Amino acid sequence: MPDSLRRFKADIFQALAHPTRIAIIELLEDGELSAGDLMEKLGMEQANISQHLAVLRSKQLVVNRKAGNQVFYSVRDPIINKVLALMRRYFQKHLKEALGLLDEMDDSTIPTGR
Amino acid sequence: MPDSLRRFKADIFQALAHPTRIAIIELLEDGELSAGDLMEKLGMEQANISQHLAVLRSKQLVVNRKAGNQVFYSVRDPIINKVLALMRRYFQKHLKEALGLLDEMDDSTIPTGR
DNA sequence: TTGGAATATTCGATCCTTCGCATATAGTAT
DNA sequence: ATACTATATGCGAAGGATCGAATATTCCAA
Repeated sequence: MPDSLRRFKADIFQALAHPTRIAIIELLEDGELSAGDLMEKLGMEQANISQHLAVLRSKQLVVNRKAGNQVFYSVRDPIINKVLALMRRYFQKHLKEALGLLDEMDDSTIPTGR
Repeated sequence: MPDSLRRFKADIFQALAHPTRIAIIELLEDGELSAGDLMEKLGMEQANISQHLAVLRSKQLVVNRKAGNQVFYSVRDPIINKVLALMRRYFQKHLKEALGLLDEMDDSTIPTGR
């Protein structure tokens, strides 16, 4: 396989390699949301969300639709959702080891007993 | 979903977000290979391969088995292969746009007509 | 136990990413 | 035109990733 294809894949993984961008994709799984909706649901700086959306746009993982004042985003291809679904399975399967990899877990997570 | 889980996923995507590491995972799809095998097949510096393997190990995407002098690597969970298989489908589906995203393509790639 | 082969680690230079802040653009309404 | 809301972009600082060169470790063989 040519290196250019690997770079293409690596770029897409790179685009997914940030917690905020994963959150965005997951929020968009149920349908489109405006940039403002995402900002509100994620509770982050407006510029920050917009920058992350720019990353996702630049790799064409999301598409946007302008409606008046607002810009609505949605995931371009459900394959990306499938990838995230696989990651969820992967996480469940390796929960114990995953816990070891994480620095901290918050309250909503299954307790480890330690 | 707690942020820690998103960080976990993001870390795994980050581990996959490099052409050399994608190449390693793909080479390992057919079975285990030694670090030296990978080095030879990829034609890269020994230290470089070893560093990339360290990244994959640290996220537990690969496991290793020592046999005398050598260390044999394999993909820990076939889910990761499924993820890469999905990415192949994604690439095929969006080949035209993907071409636009790539800076350059090498000879072995399907010609674009331009 | 000395040497050689296979692999891993450390170091430092360079580049890439991320963030907040400030500013710019675009659309809508008055 | 002016003002207001929604979104995007430019900038610079701080931290993270990547590479080659050098060095360390581990295992086996003589």
